[in-house]
Amino acid sequence: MRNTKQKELIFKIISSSYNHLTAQEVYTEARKEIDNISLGTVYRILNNLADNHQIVRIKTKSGVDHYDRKEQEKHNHFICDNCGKIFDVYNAEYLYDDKELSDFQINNVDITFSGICNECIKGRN
Amino acid sequence: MRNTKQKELIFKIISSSYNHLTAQEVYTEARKEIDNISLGTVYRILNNLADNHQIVRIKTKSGVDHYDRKEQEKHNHFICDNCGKIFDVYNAEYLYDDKELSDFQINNVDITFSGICNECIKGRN
DNA sequence: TCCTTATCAGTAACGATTACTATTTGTTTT
DNA sequence: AAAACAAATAGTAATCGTTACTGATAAGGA
Repeated sequence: MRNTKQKELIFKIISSSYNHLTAQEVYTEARKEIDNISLGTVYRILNNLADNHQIVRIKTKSGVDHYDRKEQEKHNHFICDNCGKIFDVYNAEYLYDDKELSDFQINNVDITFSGICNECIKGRN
Repeated sequence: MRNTKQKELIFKIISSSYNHLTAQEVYTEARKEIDNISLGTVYRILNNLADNHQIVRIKTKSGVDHYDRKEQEKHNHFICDNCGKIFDVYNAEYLYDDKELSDFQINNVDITFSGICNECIKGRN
C-alpha cells in the first residue's frame, strides 16, 4: 500500500469534516487541491479506507453512500428525507421512547438486523 | 385509475407470496402469465400500489427495493448479507438484548431515524 | 538512478430504476 | 354497439451512483 497525495488528501478531507460526506462531495472538495483527480480514484480510495477501518462507510436506503471520520463513541443516525443530510444521534433509546424530545422532526424509526440467514449458514446458497 | 390485467396480476403475485419480492422477481413471475409484460410496467405498478398503501415497499441499503403484502402486525426486518433475502422479525426488543437467541446469525443491528431536519423545517433548503 | 508494480486519470460499463413515446385498451358517451 | 377520449402499456432510451478497464504515471525498494 503506497502513500499517494490523492490518498492523503481524501483522508484529510474526511477526517477534518464534521459532516457525513458523499463521494461526490469529497470529489468536489478534492478538486480544489488536485484539479484533475478522478472520480473513480475518489471512490476507490474511500472504499479502501473504509475497508481498512480508517474511515466509516454509511450506506443509506437512498442509494447514496456517505463517509465519515472514525468516531470512538457508538451512535446512530438521523437522515433528513428532504435534504439527505445525515446527523449523529447519541441518545437512541431515549428518542425511541419519546420522539418529541428530539431536535429533529422524527417521522420514522427503522430497526434492521443483518447477518447470515440459516440457509446460508448451512451452505445452501 | 383503471383496472388492467397487469395490475391485477402483480397485486395477486405480491399478496400470495410469503417472501419479500424484488421487482425482478415479480417480473419473472408475471411473465409466466403475461409473456410480454414490460419491466417498466412492473416497476410502475409496484410503485403505484405502494404509494396507495395496497402493498409495502421495503427499501434496503443494498439498493434493491423489495415489495411485500400488507401485514397488520408491526415488525422489523432481518436482511441476509449473503443472499439478500429479507425475513420478518417480530421480537426486535428481545433480539436487541440477546442476539444469540435468534434463528439467524445477527452481526449487526442498525437503528436509523428519519424525518425532517431543523434546517429544512425552517425552509432553508 | 533504475525497475517493478501499485496507483492513477480518463473513460466505458454496470445494475436498478425512471422517463419517454407510439400504440393499445379500459371506460364513458353517444 | 360504435365512437371517442384518455389512462395504461410495451419497448426502449436515459439516468444515477458506482465499479471495471486500460494505458500512463509515480512511489519506493534495490
